[in-house]
Amino acid sequence: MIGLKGEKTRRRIIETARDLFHLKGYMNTSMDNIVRRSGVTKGNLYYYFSSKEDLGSAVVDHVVSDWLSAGIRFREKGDPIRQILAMFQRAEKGLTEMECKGGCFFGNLALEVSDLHDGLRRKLEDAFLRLEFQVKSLLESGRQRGVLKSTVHPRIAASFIIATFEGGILLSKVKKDVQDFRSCSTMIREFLEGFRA
Amino acid sequence: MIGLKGEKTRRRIIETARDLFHLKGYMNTSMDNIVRRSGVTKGNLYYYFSSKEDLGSAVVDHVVSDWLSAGIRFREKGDPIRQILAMFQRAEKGLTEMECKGGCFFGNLALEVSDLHDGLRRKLEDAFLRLEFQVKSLLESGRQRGVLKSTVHPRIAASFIIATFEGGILLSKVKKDVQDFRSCSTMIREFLEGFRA
DNA sequence: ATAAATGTACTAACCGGTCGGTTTATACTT
DNA sequence: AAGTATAAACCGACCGGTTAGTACATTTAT
Repeated sequence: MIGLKGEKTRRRIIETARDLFHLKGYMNTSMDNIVRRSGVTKGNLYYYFSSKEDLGSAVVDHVVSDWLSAGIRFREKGDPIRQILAMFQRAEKGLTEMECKGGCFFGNLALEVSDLHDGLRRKLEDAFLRLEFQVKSLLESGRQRGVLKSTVHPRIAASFIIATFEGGILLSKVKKDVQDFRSCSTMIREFLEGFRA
Repeated sequence: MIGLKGEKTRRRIIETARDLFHLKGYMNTSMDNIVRRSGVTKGNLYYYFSSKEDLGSAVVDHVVSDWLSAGIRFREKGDPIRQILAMFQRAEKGLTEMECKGGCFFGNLALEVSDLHDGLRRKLEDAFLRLEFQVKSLLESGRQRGVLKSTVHPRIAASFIIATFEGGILLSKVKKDVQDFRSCSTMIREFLEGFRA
């Protein structure tokens, strides 16, 4: 039972920072914001994280691991097209519930910090690579099982699907209207159905 | 010849701010950054712009007008698919030249400030609406002239194309690799060619 | 002369981060 | 079990520097 209390504090800091980074952005969130909102004192925060960037890095790790464990879980045996569309539907639901505020944690951070902090950029790149790999695997599996035509190019299609996903969220966030994301969902469905064997 | 000198100063401020906002982000660019880089003094800057948000608003207007006058100009008579792909090729060239730094001015700002400053958000929404309208018109015209099948849905397809465009830039920016944007370009071509009559 | 344009010095609040010190929990000794 | 050593966890005042924005004098053009 070593460090049980400390682990709780650490989590509290990370989750508070995650929410603020997501909703207000990285640059627009100060360490004092995180201190006030979390109730953890500043000295304590810096006991766990050596800098804002270090905290940012831990937050990205946390969101990735949350996402891998509880979030998008593709089953290679299922219908790949249905599963990809389910990913879009989940996002559309979240977007609607949040009234198009916040958007995608990874997408937001990617555009904000990619040119500013290379360490964070690499973490985010890794997160996108994981997602792309999962979508690619899904398409490859579908092709091997004969569910999808052999003309589908898994790697390229996976990039394309995720780009459309992120771009759709971007448009919906700036317009405060899910319609654009829905259009992306519709077009991706049409696109993918064209590959069904 | 009223305000000739002043107009030059105003332009200098706007263009400096535009470059800094684009490359470093809105929040990460201070008024002092703009003052130092432009050579204009602070009092003079605030003579032309009442606040940072006011300046941001003027910068967005400036980039939109630049873009409308010299940038993407679609001709309704030409091949719609070729013209859309040309837009992607221009962006790919820019992305390559900039080594995937910066990305899309509008996309960056959209994600950064949409939930923070509603005035700016509306300006950015307007910019995207203009672009969507142009792409939609292009597709409509192609359909009416019989170049595109009647199954194409101009409004939905336009949203989709721009979302993929923005998402592709996002992925390339975070990965520092144009490959993802190229994949989007390839897939959009494949998608659009499917609509050729 | 007079109004537009520019320069300089300043503010109060906030920024990321540090500091010396206190409290609390565990480990070891007797 | 009681006392003690040690380290993990926590506190909040404080630091130099930066933030957006202001006050007001001065210069320049008409």
